[in-house]
Amino acid sequence: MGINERRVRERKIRRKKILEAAKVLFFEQGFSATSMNQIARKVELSKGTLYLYFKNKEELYTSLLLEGMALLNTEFAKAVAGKTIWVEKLRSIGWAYYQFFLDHQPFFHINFQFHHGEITKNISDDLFQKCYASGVHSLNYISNAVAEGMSINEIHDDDPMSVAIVLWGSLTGIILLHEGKDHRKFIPDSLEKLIEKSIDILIQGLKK
Amino acid sequence: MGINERRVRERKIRRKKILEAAKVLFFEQGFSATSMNQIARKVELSKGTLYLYFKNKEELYTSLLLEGMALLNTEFAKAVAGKTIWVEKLRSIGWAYYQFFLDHQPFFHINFQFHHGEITKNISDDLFQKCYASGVHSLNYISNAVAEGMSINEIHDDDPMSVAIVLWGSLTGIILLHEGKDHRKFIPDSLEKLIEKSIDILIQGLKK
Amino acid sequence: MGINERRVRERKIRRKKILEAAKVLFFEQGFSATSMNQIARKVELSKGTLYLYFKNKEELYTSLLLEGMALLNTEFAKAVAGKTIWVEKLRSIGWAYYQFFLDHQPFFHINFQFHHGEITKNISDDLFQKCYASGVHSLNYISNAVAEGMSINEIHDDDPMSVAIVLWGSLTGIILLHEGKDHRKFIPDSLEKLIEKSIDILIQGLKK
Amino acid sequence: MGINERRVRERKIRRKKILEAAKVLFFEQGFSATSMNQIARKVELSKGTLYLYFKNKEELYTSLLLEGMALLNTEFAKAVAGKTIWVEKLRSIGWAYYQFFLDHQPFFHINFQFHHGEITKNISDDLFQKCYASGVHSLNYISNAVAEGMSINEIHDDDPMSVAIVLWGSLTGIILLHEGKDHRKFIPDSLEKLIEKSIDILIQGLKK
DNA sequence: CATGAATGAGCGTTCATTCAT
DNA sequence: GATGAATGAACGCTCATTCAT
Repeated sequence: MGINERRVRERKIRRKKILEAAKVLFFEQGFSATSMNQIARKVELSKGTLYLYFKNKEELYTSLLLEGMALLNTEFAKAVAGKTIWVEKLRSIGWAYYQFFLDHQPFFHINFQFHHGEITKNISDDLFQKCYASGVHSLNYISNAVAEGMSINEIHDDDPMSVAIVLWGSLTGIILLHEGKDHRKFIPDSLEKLIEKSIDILIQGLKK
Repeated sequence: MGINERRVRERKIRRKKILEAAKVLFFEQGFSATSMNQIARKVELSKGTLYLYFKNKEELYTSLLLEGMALLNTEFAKAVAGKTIWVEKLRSIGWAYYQFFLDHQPFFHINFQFHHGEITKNISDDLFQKCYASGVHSLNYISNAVAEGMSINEIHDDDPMSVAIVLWGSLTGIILLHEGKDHRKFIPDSLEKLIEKSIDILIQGLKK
Repeated sequence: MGINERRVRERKIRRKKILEAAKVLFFEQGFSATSMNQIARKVELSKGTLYLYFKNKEELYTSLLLEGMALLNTEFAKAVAGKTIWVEKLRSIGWAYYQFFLDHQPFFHINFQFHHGEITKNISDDLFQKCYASGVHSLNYISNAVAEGMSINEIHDDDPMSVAIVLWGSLTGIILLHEGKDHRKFIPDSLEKLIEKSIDILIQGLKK
Repeated sequence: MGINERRVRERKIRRKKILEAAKVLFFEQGFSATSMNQIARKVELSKGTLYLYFKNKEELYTSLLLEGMALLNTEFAKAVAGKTIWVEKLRSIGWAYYQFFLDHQPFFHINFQFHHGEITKNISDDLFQKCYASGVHSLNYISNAVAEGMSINEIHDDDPMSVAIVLWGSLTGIILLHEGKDHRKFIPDSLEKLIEKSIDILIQGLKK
């Protein structure tokens, strides 16, 4: 029995290490520019071994994405824990998202690239469904807070999920814009200040 | 002679057709996943011919981008023309941006991809400078309107360009999020309604 | 009538100019690395025009070679003119060869490359025959001088042409060796001194 | 385990086979005119496999060269072994060079082409240094013999290396000339006789 | 389970040559 | 006669993937 457990454990560890290495490379170089060879070399495994753990390059990439989303959801859970007022919840989620970007830039970018990138083909339905569910989960944290604001009549009645999309999209867009190759030069504010501004503007804009 | 003029005209037409084909493919598949071969096949020209019109893949891509930015700036110019109140200007710019997305989805995406991609190498300095200038130009339309609002004390005093980034980023993020491969399914609102909401929220949020 | 003559004259001039441009490029970059496009640009003619004057790249290259050989033969003729003693003739030819190398390095190299290079295919029999005849012509200058030495019993009786090959080959080999990418560093003598030495050695060696 | 040893052995064999095929093609067609595809087809391997054994085309070519030089140096070492008189040494080296040409024509030509080609770029410093050192090594065999002749006053005092260049260049030039595409036809002597002649002439010419 | 040699399709790019004008 | 746009085969090289060991 113990022998089997050990095997399972070791598999998990190895899988983790592969993802760890891949994360850095994918982030630094993008999906296409990163080769399975590079990843293999970085984890000090053979190329063939990678295929024992992931069906193909796309699934490896997408698995990474899934991990990132899980992590983000954990952070969102922490962010709303103990908060009772919708404004506080939204503010807290906003900063948690920003902090997640700071702490896990690779995940943040991979996450984004996935939705607009070249990856969708070649991954299994199962994996895709998991990603989808995880995305809904994230948005729920936001829409729940918004729904609270509506229920106590502090926000104009509307579909909470749509408003959640607006909020999430706004923050994401601002971060990505700030990250853009050439824009930073003429933006006087730091990203932190930009985030502060946008959270203020959005919450202010939501209120009746 | 007319002969030379015809040649110039034909060159322009062909160049246009190449860009047209490339636009679709780059949009559908992204930069890396699109090959010069595919583009050539789509315009029914030989691979070699592409290189008579564009120095390399990157310049072809960037030329596309530049066209898109010029187009957008034209729309922004039209949008603010005749408007005297900052709120109207911002609203109008917002809808122009949305309309631009509807009319030129490929451009919209290519534009965005550029700023976060690996394209910058291999293109001439001249081309890069033009792109940069064009980007600044776009943002100026927004920041000018914001500056007006500040000058008449209707917006909290701040750096107008930073606020412009927040606005631009928000709309972009929302559109991209909506476009995301898997999200549309559970968003009840159409993109149009989302845009309306976000413009309302953002303008409301800006006001003192 | 005059109109036709002018045409012929102009053709010759243009042909000359093409060869002139090609000579420099072929020498600097080698046969394969030089493109017809480069040559066309250098003479400020269109690519197509080149093919009106030369059947293909190889024939252009070989025509160049033929010119070089003609030039060399002229120099050899001058070198032996007025000399009556075989030693003087050989010495003079040797220095003329060296001088030809100094003055027409491109020709010298093209000449050599031809015989051991990648060119032979694709050229017309006629052109090939001309090159062959020109080569024999050059060697005759040397073998004639050698034959003289034999006839007055100052050189061991032998086949003069074979001896000519030895002399010609020796000088060519020394020059090429000296020109080699990495040898010059540790050769204390200048090429001129090397040539002097080898002429001395060879003539000394020939004498009974 | 034997498994690893077998792998190493097999790698060596395959490497050898690639070099073998490349040698013939490079000799027949020259560097530029030979494609990796051709080599691959000749060894019945895929193009990609070639790159598992050699970093690029230039390194493959240069590796070939290096092997040839090592081989030649072995022959030179054998040639001078047991010889005590400088004349004998030179004669022996000369014939060893000729024999090397007979046995390894491809090597002989590749060796020579290297020094006047466009290969130097794209190869590692290490490989280049090895080639350089090997070339010097070869010349030393000759210059040492010459130096002996000078030390016992049988050769005019001079720089031995310069004289070595003259000797080496002469023989090389003669062989190459004889090999030239069109010359052999009218040279009555076999290459062997030419070599004999030239060795005689050169040694005779060296003596005081 | 892990390896790494091998594959072969594909990449971006170049270029000698042709041919309609 | 001169042009230059167009071709298409070929180039060196990469890389995701497979499979015998």
